[in-house]
Amino acid sequence: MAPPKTAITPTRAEDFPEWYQQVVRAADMAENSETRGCMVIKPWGYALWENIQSQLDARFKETGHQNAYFPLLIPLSFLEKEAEHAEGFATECAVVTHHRLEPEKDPETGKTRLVPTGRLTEPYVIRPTSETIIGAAFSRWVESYRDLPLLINQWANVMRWEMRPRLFLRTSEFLWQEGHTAHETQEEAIEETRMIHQLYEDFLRDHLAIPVVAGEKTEAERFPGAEMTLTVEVMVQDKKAIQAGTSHYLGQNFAKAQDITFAGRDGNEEHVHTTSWGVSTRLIGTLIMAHADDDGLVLPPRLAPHHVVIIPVTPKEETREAVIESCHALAETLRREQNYAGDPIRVHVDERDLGGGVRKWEWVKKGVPIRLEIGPRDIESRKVCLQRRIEPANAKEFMDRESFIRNAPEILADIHRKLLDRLTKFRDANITPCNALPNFAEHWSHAVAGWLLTPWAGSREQEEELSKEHKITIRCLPNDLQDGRDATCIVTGKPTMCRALWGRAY
RNA sequence: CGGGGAGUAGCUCAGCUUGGUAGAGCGCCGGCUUUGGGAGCCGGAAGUCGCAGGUUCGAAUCCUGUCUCCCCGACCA
Repeated sequence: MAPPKTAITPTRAEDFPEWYQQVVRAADMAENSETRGCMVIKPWGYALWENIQSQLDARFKETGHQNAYFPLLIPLSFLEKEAEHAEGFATECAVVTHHRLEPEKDPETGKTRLVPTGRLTEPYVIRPTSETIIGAAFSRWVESYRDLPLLINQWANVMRWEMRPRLFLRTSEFLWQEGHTAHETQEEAIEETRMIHQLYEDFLRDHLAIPVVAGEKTEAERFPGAEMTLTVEVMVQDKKAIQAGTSHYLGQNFAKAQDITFAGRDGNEEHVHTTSWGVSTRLIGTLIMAHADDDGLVLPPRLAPHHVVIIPVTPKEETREAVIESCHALAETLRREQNYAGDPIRVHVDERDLGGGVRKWEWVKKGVPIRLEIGPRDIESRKVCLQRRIEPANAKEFMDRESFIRNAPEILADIHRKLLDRLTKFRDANITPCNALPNFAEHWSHAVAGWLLTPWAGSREQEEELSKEHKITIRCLPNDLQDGRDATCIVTGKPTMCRALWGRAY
């Protein structure tokens, strides 16, 4: 049977959502579990998360944050404290109501079942986010302006009982980091929110090779309880938007609800200003939808668990040992002598006793940036057969072994640049200014539609009406796409300098 | 919560209308041949057909109940 033309069926063009699922499966990153809406993250997917985690964590530490850990279970009453927040999360909370199980024999079947007993006097909510329980700790920890700012981050799992789960993009349980900070003044808190916003933008660009549109959410799209929500929005290959990271200025809303006060410089009691911000395992879904192709995952080099996979080609038994030995020697040299983005080159030698094609395609589907095939002929000529994931799967380049060792970091850097460049061009080509309502409506009648940038002075109600009608949202009021000139708002007809970016979203 | 669909081998599914020994492909295990290309041939293991009840000599198949999952809406990092 002839092998399929692409490693993934269907292709992106044929059925994008199904393609996505197949990429996850082909790369062996995760699978659905027996627990509704929850996924099992497999080693290849988790290794990616670990790289995201350690690289982001380093940036948080550099900017003065410390990690801590708070309980998974939140007393129900805590969630009730901030009204908007309570309302925002009420419909998606899993609740713990009992604390023991009693074996009980079913009189009909004779089987023993475990029945929850021991009802809790106050139920617990499995955290959908931790503002409230961290706020409670902050109220104990903060006494004086000298205790501020308080800069805390936690790496944790959270649970939101989603109606429509999708691996990595939307699961009932997901992994994330949530930063929570408290500040003496509004200015400081807003500065923190903006700094993290910028940090997320930089991180996506420099580590995931993903360009974003950074901006502010409208009131309708804001985090429940926030005064201001900043977001980084990613356009993925079907031109939909993914909200990849948000940072919120919470004002004094939570401080007042939770009594987080301090003695100010003038001796008066004041409420702190808080922020919160997070990115999640959704980044992995974003990365797939942004970079993967019809042959599977394509990893940005900084996050790839292996930068280079060496596939020893051993057609003859008598040269087998020498080939494998030579591959390991090359791997050692690369690890010892070269760095990429501050880390030693991560090299893996795949010496499994499988056909060359089988191994090659496995690493293609897993998205490894560089594959090297090395056989007896290459050893003799001191060359490597170099294949880059961003090139077609059958593209080969023979390079001197020494010059590969010397150039490996630059090849990885080049791959990163090309990924970023490709996606930047795609994004820019699919953001269109739109100044009139009829054009606006026509645009959204297409199944696949890029984003529209419109002059905007509408109300929350007008925004929600348009959103509902076209199944779109204002992704953000972009920071950098404001031209500073007056134009006519598409719904109100009023002159406005504000530009809103609309799109369909995941 | 509304509207559709499906539960049979590890995975994807056929079989059910018309009741009569449990099937295929992929994967897995073993052997041989291959190994610069996702290989071939031969052999093998694997399922109380979601669960409970009913009809029947006999139920994956018919009937009743029940649970779960998937898809389309509403919610959403």
